Amino acid sequence: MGRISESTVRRLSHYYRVLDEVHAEGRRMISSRRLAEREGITSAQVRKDLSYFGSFGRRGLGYNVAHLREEIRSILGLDRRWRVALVGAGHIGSALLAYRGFAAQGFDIVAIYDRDPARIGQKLSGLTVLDAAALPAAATLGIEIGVIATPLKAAQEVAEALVAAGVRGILNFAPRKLFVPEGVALRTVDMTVELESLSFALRQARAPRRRRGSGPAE
Amino acid sequence: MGRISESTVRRLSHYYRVLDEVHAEGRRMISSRRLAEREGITSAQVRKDLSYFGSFGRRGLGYNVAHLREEIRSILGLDRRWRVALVGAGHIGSALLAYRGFAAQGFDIVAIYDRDPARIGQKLSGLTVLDAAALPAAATLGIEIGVIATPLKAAQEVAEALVAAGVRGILNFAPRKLFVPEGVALRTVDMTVELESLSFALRQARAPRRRRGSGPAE
DNA sequence: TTTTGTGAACGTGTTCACAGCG
DNA sequence: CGCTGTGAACACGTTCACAAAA
Repeated sequence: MGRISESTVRRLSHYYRVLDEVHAEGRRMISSRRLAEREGITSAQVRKDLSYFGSFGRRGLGYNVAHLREEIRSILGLDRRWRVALVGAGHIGSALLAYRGFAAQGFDIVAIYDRDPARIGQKLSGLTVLDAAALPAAATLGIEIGVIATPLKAAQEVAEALVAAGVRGILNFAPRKLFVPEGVALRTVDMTVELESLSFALRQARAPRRRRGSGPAE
Repeated sequence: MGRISESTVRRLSHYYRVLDEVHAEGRRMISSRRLAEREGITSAQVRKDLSYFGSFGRRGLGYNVAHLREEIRSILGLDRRWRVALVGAGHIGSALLAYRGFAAQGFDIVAIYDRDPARIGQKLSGLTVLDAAALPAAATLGIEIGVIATPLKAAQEVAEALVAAGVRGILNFAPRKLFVPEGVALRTVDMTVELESLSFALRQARAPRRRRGSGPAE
């Protein structure tokens, strides 16, 4: 399969969610146009995205909802379960642990780590918080994905420990660019960037035109 | 000012963070190459991004750290404070409320809403949880940004209530595409999409080649 | 010599538009 | 006729490469 763009993969997730809903509504078929409308994109985009993986539709009819849903499920690797370790038992870590949606999509949090002695040994959502120093032993747990919900300063170090423990994918919530070896997939969720991007957009809306700020350096 | 791409704005946030660090380290000047290295991108990208807003550097010398930091701060609209309302006092909502980073960047959460009677009236991080039915009154609070941390089903409805209350920017944590009127900025943080994108990447890594799944429709 | 600022070249993702099939 | 699948056209973001300035 050729190189698939990150945007295509993200849209696939969205299609999957829409198909879930449409399936629950009892509809049997759906056209690329309808699917596109629910996502606010063009129908050509939907067809192009799907075409990278095969021909799932019937000309004149559209796509079979249940079938396409299963195809995307398999493409996204959701037809199996993934073993996830969470590092950081603070506010965000606890919130992620309590969020039922992960398990529902096939992501099982099987271990949680923290460095704070006050947190180690505590029970959170049925899991005992382990000492982050024990991260190397995560290899024996068969962890495939690591979630980093630590403070900024610890993030890079934790990423390296996770990689050393054999993790092949990392979801990072710390507001910093992490460096990981090639072959390890990294996704970052940075709420600060999102807020600042909003603030930029709002500022533009109020004061639309402005040009060449120039000004002194040094 | 011409249309600025979303990616440029996001990188600006990253530059800002790097400049903070470099500033704290006491360095006076920084070159586009150094700035780029810290973010894992090319120096041309840094210079191009900055050039959309002005000429902040000195040839042969680089950029004055403190000055560039202030310029970006102003570009991103971080030279003022923003009034934020949080809707949803569940796990994610509470975690966001407790996160000190928002206030540090100029985003003040001044109200929190929920629909659950068990939560209304509770104190969370010094704020009393208000009834979501009172959202229209948020207009009198001068709220500019709304953060949606509700369950999936309520998200679109809440978005509309926020817009009606005069909010011009929305940060959405619900895993769904929201529809908002033109002129309202929307950013979505969808952890499910990130995880599924990871799962796709890992699946690819194991079983690289595969082609044309074809198969029956209907 | 170092490093910026930027037009031009390049590459990649999106949209168009239509042939092909049901 | 309706709708998919896809090459071609297009738009847009990134990288190159170099003139200009310190």
